[in-house]
Amino acid sequence: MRIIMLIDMDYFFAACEELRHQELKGKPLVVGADPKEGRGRGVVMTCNYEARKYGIRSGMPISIAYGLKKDAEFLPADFDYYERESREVMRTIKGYATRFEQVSIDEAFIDVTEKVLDYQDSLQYAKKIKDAVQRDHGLPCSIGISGNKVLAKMACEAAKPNGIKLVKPDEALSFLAPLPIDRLYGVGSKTREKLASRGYRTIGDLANANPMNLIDMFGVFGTELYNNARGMDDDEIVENYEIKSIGREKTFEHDTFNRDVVVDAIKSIGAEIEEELKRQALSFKTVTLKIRYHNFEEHLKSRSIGHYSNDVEEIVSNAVRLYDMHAEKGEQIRKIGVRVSGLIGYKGQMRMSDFVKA
DNA sequence: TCTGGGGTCCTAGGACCC
DNA sequence: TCTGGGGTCCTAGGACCC
Repeated sequence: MRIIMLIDMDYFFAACEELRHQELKGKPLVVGADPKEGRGRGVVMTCNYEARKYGIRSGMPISIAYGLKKDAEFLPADFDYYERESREVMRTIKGYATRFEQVSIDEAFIDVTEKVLDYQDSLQYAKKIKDAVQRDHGLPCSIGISGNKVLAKMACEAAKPNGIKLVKPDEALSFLAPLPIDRLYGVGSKTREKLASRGYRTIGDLANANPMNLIDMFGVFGTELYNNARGMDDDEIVENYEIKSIGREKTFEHDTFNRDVVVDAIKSIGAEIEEELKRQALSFKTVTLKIRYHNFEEHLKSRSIGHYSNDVEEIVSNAVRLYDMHAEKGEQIRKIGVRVSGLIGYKGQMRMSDFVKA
């Protein structure tokens, strides 16, 4: 039996901003796109709980957030700063774990099976971690505890904000059953609609389903849905995670069909990707161009170059070529993105996966 | 209401090789 | 003359998560 925790930082970007702007504490604070008096493009990335009182939520168009609370504090995202804070917090968390897997800038799974006596004891242990994060970094977090990753994640959702929630494996079914189906990890709006059309509305409905029906609807994903709905998951904690792709994208201030504007964007994106590749000592084999048109239709075009490279010229020339070959010239473009994949270490710095392949 | 940017994983058809 | 099966790589797109 395992004891797994998910530690999730509360409203992380906004909490980081409160940390360095103490005067903003207690006021509604929104991190995201520039609202430009309600004409801004883009969305809310994170907001604090004062902002949530006005109905502001992450992912919401920034123009709507502005409409809800014009005199909230709107700040642009400073990822370099959040990354630095994240690294320090994660180092603290890792110190409490036998196994540690960071899943995003503000979340990590840890295995503490060998650090605690039992589930009851894990509650005290979680409190220790939570207090250390608050004391040493000045940042709040929530912790979910259970026997696997999916349940720890679901428990953590119930713990927010600033709490700890334990769901013992034998409590899983009754804990999950009443929750709306899209609260289940892996169920987004499309899957929710598809399930609703067949009468499934709660996680309990899924847990009581005939798994064959779910497999008919979703293939192997149906099995996963069924297992997750019953709180069953044997996914391992992966310690040495390796990045699979690096991409950057840019939404234009105004939609455009001007090739020069697009090419300029590809060049600056290419330079950023090259910098990241060199920072991580990686080379790529495949370039993918993403175009989002004015109507939100999105197309991906990709090209493998037949060798490994970390050169900005190869990123840009291939992306521009994909643009020239495939872009629908009469259509206005809203967003352009470039991603490189098929990554491998270079300069003799082999990665773990290289050894496995060898 | 009007919709960002960073990623991951899965599927599916076709090419190509043995 | 009419025809296999497995494996891998490439490309395009969809869904999801934070």
